[in-house]
Amino acid sequence: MPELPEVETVRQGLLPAMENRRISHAEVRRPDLRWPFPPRMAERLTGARVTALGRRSKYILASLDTGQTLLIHLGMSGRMTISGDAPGSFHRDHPLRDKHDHVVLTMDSGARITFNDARRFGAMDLIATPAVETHPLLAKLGPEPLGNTFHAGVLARAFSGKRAPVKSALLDQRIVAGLGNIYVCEALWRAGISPMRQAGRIGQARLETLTQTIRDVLAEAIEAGGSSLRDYRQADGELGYFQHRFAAYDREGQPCRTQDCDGVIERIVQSGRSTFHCRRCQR
DNA sequence: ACCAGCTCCTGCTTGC
DNA sequence: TGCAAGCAGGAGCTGG
Repeated sequence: MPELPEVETVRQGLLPAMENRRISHAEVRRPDLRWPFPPRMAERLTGARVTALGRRSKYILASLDTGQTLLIHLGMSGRMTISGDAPGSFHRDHPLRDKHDHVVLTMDSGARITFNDARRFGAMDLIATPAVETHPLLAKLGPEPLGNTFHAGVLARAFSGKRAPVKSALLDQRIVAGLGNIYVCEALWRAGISPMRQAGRIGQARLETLTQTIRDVLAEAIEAGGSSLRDYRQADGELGYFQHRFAAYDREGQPCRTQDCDGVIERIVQSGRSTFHCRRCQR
């Protein structure tokens, strides 16, 4: 499911169709996803103009001229795609509805934005804009990994004394926001750090390296339009391409790509999640 | 406080 | 074109 690069790619794809556009019609086709939708969501969205389309961690935030902000989370299988009579449309010739099309926003341009989520782990909420930062889903998030407030000192402080494996620590959204299973595996491989290593036992120099590999892998993935494994699509329906550049994730049994390393990528399970790593060059 | 495991849901892949 | 088990990118909750 969508991690930070996928959500950012979707946001960028939605931007021309949504920003400074008015929602002329909102259709909400079921009462809930992971949680119930906020009361009267369709009515509250209808007529609102989207003044900005932002992102925090894996959440898309649409600021509305009604003083509210629409929070969108794609969960594991959520898609936001554009269709209808608009540039960048997805399936312009196949406007048929899917049974997992849960919310459809029709913009004043004629573009339709469809939220499709087979597994329904996604979520939407409407928040008074001044209260966005204190929303329960956002309040405890750590720094944005591509922002200025993320640096090795942040990791050093957060990891200090931590006995949990660094893999688990990086998945903790309170430490750094937006990483998921794929990009944690990739960043640790690039940094040459074992996913099993206790977070509190990584030296300063290696934390500097890790900070940089996290930034690099996320930026490259955004550049490639994200990673499409199963459900993920960009807003225009295109696949992402970063999966072709995975060095660790989903490469069990394949040769490690580190220069001069003759190791093999192994799959282990940590906290119930697959981890892919090379035990020879990740220490 | 910390951490591992379970859970929500559907659908795809794998093994019989 | 059968069936059941296992697995999947998130993240809140429970209980040790």
